[in-house]
Amino acid sequence: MPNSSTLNPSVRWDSPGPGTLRRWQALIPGWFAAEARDLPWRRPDCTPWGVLVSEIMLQQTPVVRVLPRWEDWMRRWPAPADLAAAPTGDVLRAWDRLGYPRRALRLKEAAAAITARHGGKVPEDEAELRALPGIGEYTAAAVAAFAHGRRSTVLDTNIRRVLARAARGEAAPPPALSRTEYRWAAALVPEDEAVSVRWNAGLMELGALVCTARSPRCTACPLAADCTWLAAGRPGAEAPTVRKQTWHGTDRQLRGAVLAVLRAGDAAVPRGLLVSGREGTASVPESLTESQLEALARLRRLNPDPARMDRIVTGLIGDRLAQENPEGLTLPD
DNA sequence: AACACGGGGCC
DNA sequence: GGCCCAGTGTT
Repeated sequence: MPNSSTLNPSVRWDSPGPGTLRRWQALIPGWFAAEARDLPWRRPDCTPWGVLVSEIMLQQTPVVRVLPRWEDWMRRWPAPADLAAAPTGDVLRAWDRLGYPRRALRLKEAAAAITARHGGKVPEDEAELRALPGIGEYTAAAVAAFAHGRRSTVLDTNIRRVLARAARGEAAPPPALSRTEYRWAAALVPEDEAVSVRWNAGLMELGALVCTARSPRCTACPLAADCTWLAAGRPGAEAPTVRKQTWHGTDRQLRGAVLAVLRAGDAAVPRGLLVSGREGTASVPESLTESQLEALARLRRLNPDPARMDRIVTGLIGDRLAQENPEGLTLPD
């Protein structure tokens, strides 16, 4: 059964009363200080660059999968200038299977911009952060808070869910973040800067560890006594079924398979493959090995529609290759 | 506002 | 097999 926010788009944006809010503003930061996971990007010696890298990697990606990639990444490219100077092929390989590899390409672009425009230092200002490739509203707020200790309104899927439940009694926030929801959440952030950072971090951690989407552990929640959703009997705990993008048989699935082949290359050779989406292209400085060509040929045989395979491969190994390598790339049949 | 974009793990 | 995960950029 769909929850009420699905049935009725007009959500009540009631704020908790002053007393309740004041209590939460003490409970959440306190809970974070006591219960937070010891993650490397939260250590005091972590640089703003390290925090930025973690935020990009954590977009749509669980912490456990990010941890090893982050460690390798920071060892290899400890400062923005290091990544900016790295070959794109190395960058994509180090990204490994984190998913959404365009994030890696944008992170390299952001590193270049930080090096060129900001003297190699990660900006503190949200608008300046927001201007970097791959950094949107969430990441700008998160870096301002967690890298620089600034007060900001961090709104990710975790925080939106915790606030929706505790303050409004909804099982889940509306599908899209509106300006109304943003302003509503911004009004809850504690005024004190240091407290605000732990407020943001604490709500996020609460959503990740306790107030989870699937099976919330309300008995472990510091807000249990005040939670509107829990008091109402956790209505809508059964997740409403939303329409999902199909996967099997789509171009996207095939693109993933081709990308896996491209990632597998080890020998660095002169010029470039191109990885492209509808947003444009970026070069990957390496060429194909024999085994990669064989793997692509295998994919081509498995795929009943050769034209589709061509479209995918041409999308990934695109036009710019023709400029850089006039002979182009010939795939075996 | 709706889509496209990876990949893996969980129920 | 569908959902979820520290979202962003394009249409």
